[in-house]
Amino acid sequence: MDPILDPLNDAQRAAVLHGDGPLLVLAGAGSGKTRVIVHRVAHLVRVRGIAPWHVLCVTFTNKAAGEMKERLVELLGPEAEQAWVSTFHAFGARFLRREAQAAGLSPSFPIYDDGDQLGLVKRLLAEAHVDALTPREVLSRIDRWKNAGLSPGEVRAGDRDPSGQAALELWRRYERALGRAGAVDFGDLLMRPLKLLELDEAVRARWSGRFRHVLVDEFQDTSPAQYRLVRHLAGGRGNVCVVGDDDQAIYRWRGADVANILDFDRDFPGTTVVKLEQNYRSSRQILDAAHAVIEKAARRREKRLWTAREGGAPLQLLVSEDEHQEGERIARAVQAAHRGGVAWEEIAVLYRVNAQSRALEAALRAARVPYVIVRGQSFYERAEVKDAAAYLRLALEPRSDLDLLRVVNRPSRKIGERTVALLQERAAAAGLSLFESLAGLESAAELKPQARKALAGFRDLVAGLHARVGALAAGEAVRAVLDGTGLIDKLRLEGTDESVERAENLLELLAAAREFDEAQGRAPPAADPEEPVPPPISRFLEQIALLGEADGPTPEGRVALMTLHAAKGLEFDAVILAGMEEGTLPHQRPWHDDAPAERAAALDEERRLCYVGMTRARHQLSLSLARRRMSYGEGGPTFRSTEPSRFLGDLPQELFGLPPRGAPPAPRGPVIRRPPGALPGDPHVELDDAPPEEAGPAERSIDWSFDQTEGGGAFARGARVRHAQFGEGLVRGSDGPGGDAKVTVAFFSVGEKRVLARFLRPA
DNA sequence: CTGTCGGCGTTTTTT
DNA sequence: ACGCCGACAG
Repeated sequence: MDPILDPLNDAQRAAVLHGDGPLLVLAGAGSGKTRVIVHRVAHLVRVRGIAPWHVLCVTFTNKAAGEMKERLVELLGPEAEQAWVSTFHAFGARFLRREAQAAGLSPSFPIYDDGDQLGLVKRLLAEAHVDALTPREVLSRIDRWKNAGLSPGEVRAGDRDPSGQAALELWRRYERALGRAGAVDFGDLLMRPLKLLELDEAVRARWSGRFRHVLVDEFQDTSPAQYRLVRHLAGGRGNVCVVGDDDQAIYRWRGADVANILDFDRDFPGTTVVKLEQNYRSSRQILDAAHAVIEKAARRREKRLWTAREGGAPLQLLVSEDEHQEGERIARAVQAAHRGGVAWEEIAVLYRVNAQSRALEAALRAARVPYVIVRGQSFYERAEVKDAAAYLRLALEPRSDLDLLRVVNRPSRKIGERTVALLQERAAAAGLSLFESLAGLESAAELKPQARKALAGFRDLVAGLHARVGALAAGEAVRAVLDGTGLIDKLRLEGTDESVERAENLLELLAAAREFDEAQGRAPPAADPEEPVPPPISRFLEQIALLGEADGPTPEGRVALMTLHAAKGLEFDAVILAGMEEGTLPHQRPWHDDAPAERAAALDEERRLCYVGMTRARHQLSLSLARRRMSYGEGGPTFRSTEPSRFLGDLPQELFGLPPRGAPPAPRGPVIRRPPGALPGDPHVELDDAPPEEAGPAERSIDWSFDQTEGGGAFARGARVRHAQFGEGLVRGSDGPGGDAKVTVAFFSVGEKRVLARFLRPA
């Protein structure tokens, strides 16, 4: 019995056994791609005698990295801990800490996350008196440039339109500000290692031979900068194994380039390609549906997933009037699944934009369905937590102006706007960091003694922390900050519900830091003695900064709500896709106003997003849409009627468990008009509303089977109807010609019932 | 200098 | 509807 090779199918085994040289594994959803990477590493180590620390695996999320390492340890034992397994960004951070000197950084440099970057850009925009650009616009340009692997000098002429030029100017300022603070942003975690490898002979010599094998997961989502990094790290050996699925490329907007996977064999001649097409996750129905959507993508590598399983539950379509009703229906569908034996945590509700979560949340709460919103940073984005983190970063790196500005007056110590402005002025004039300028200001004649004293107090605080914090365990460092700054005491004094919660959050941060210390204590010593070990608190902060979407474990006993992007890589027994409407999925913004080629590419990405969502489901997939959707809240500025998503139109109706085409048509009479929201050729649509007195709250919907023939506007006598509870029946009569009319239906199971259905009035 | 109120913009996705 | 920012009063 061979634990490495036996559990694999032929294609997986081929990928694992592949010798040296480039390998591209095209791995469809649920085809076991993580398994291939893990087993390949195990094989390299166990059979081919490669030392684990000569193997580098990169993934996109910390969760994926963690899972990979865990499975590797299961297969290989503790020595697997010595393999390099991390996200691109975490790898970049580790690289830079090790090459801190060459990079001109302190080994405990702070990492500025998205919010920090935005704050910095905002400040720079104000200082430069630029108001033509929003901070977001500037940041997304900078981000795009960095993802493309460019330096300010390399920005192409095409980007030098007036606002591009302004953004470029700001980028230069931004880089100077980062440099002064000794800080690094997200993009730098990739860019700076890349530049070092490209430009610094000594660094290249140290790294290009380091990894015998490089394996990349989710390769379809790599940016050009990441791709270049991989090529450098692989050195000349070309032992690169990339695993990905062009159908699941959903990060184009972040600079990911599907071309990386589509053209991989061009950059690495002699690439072996292995396709993994057997799916172990989803039912046949779900795969067929997903395939129907993805096969219409304009640009993709042809492949088709198959499964050895037969059948499965039909797809479910939920049609609602608006987002509130959609929430209610989804809540009901979730409860039904749960009653049917699916654990709460095996159910997920997925949506395109975060804003959709509100209505869903409200409905789930009302229905007493336990849920969690899986969104990354929420905890570490809390203001009080960020304050504490800013103190910690400042303690490690007092030059970090951004952090200093954040906390000078937090908790309030009477250092106000004017004092801070003066400090900034002085610092700018002297070319020093704010912290360095603090001392000079303490004797400034412009300030009242009170303000001087406050500044001196603050400086002592930071200097004291600075002296201690590097030598402390993470937990002790957090404790020192909480005690020294009075952050927690101030909150406790307030005594409001909110301040109590905030204080608790700070204690939770402390607990997290202690847990981090414990985990570090358990980890085996670094394989590599030359690796400098930065202070624990610095690594804890790094972990916080890089912790991302969906990284936390999904808590037991709760339904997971998340964006489609966050759902990548996860799987659930039952999945509900909310907002299957034009404008929402596909989302309108990306493809509405651009050049045709751009639109097609953006629309393809929306299609892939839909595909990713559908393929998360193992057994039950429900698709939900609302016929109108309010944006900007109740009575808010806009209110949109929606069309069903074009992706629904790509689905064969049989997948909804309906009689296939050619089933006996409605006996006679005028034909029932298609309900709004129904698609041409799609007979199976749930509609509201039966009044509660006629059917209990759980049965407030009927499923119509209606004839495909167009025309007519009245409810048809004799038309076939299906009700969620009562099953099939025939329409006996109706009160009106379409619109909101009550219909009497003779059900085959329970006899006549009156139910209300709402149809579109004939045009 | 601090706290509150009212007006405004927001909504694509995130390491 | 909500969060953020600027204006104003204490």
